[in-house]
Amino acid sequence: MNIVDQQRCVGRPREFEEDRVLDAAMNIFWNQGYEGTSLKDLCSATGLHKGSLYQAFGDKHQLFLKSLKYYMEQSFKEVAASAYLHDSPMANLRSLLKEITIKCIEGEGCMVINSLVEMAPHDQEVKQMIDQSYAMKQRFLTDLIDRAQRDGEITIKQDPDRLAAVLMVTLAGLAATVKGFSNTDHVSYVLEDVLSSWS
Amino acid sequence: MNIVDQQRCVGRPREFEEDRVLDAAMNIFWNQGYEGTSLKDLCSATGLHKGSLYQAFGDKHQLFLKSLKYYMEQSFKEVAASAYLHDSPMANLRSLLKEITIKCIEGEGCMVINSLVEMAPHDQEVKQMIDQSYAMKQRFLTDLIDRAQRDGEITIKQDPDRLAAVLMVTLAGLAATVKGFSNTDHVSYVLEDVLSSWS
DNA sequence: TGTATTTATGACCGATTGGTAATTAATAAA
DNA sequence: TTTATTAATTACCAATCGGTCATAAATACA
Repeated sequence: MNIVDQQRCVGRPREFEEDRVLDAAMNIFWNQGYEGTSLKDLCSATGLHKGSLYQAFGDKHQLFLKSLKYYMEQSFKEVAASAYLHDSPMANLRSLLKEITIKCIEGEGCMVINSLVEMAPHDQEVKQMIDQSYAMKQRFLTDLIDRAQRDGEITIKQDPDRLAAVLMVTLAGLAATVKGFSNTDHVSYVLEDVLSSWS
Repeated sequence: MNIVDQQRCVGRPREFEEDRVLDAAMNIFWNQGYEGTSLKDLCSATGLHKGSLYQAFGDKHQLFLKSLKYYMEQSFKEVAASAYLHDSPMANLRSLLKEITIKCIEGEGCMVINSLVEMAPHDQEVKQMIDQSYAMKQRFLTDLIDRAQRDGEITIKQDPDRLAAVLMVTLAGLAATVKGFSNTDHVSYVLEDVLSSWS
């Protein structure tokens, strides 16, 4: 009856940590795509046999959805912190975009954008998940931009929502573009350049 | 021996036009991706049996490369004309970007960006093709921007090459973003907004 | 020591995958 | 009319696909 300590204690115990498996699945979906990843790939990436995979996470599509959700949570956590480092909204916006750019280059793209391009038009569930995270991120940016405008750090007269839309599209473009270039120098300044054209 | 009239005239004549087949293949690759398109899909899209498909275009990968090349040629033709409508470089730039935006929304994305995201990291041939067209397009934009700057229509002091890079990334972002939204109003102003922040 | 319950494993499934090869059909040239 | 050549069609192939199921193993509880 102990609600807090409700660990699963009946039957054979699991030999894997759920998050480790999700992380492995996420990584292989991230760089091979959904169609490009077979169950065999998933098994060798996670170390689980397909039987276990199905029992624990459902079929390939469900596993993908869970991996994508995991990616969204992790990547947002990793990056959002850099929007609270400074006092000035503009400085926070800058460091946030810088951080996103770095992560994007390191990871050779973004799983959300990959999934958007590959799946969103034909997969309602993926589309919905991306829609939600997109809206949330855009609000996040709108808020920063709005405050930067009030503080006079952004002088351009333009609806913060539209400026945020510009950033969102540029970020999507960044995630797509890095997949084609070994030398990412050109692309790493793009977000800075956009920002600097606003003041 | 007639070099000009060198039509294939030995053996059974073909019952299809090569470009019609390429167009059909292009369209299905365009909206299903490479891995997401099976030979069966290609056969029903083109109306050819796989034997004929192989004989005429090689295997799936070769057919894809030819479809991508066809897409690049056609889409560039369709759009480039709008960069020569006016006298002012800025007006030409505007109408070019407007036209690209419209086509991108109509076509629910861009086959080059789709292929970049899905294939470029693991397919050297695709990557090279995209690299080339990317460089060409960027030069095209750089030239327009450079002239607009000289004419004083773009007042921002920034290397035309870097501004062109911003546009290229934004365009890539547009192509990715439209795949997730049924209502594309928000996104259709992004390129205008970027341009307007330059003057 | 059973018994119930959950997990791990691997054999197994039909369907589909990309790809080949043999056969038939249609044409031009001899 | 025969022959060479090319295209269309289809039967066929091994391999892989996503997915299921029966069985063995590991634990808690009675």
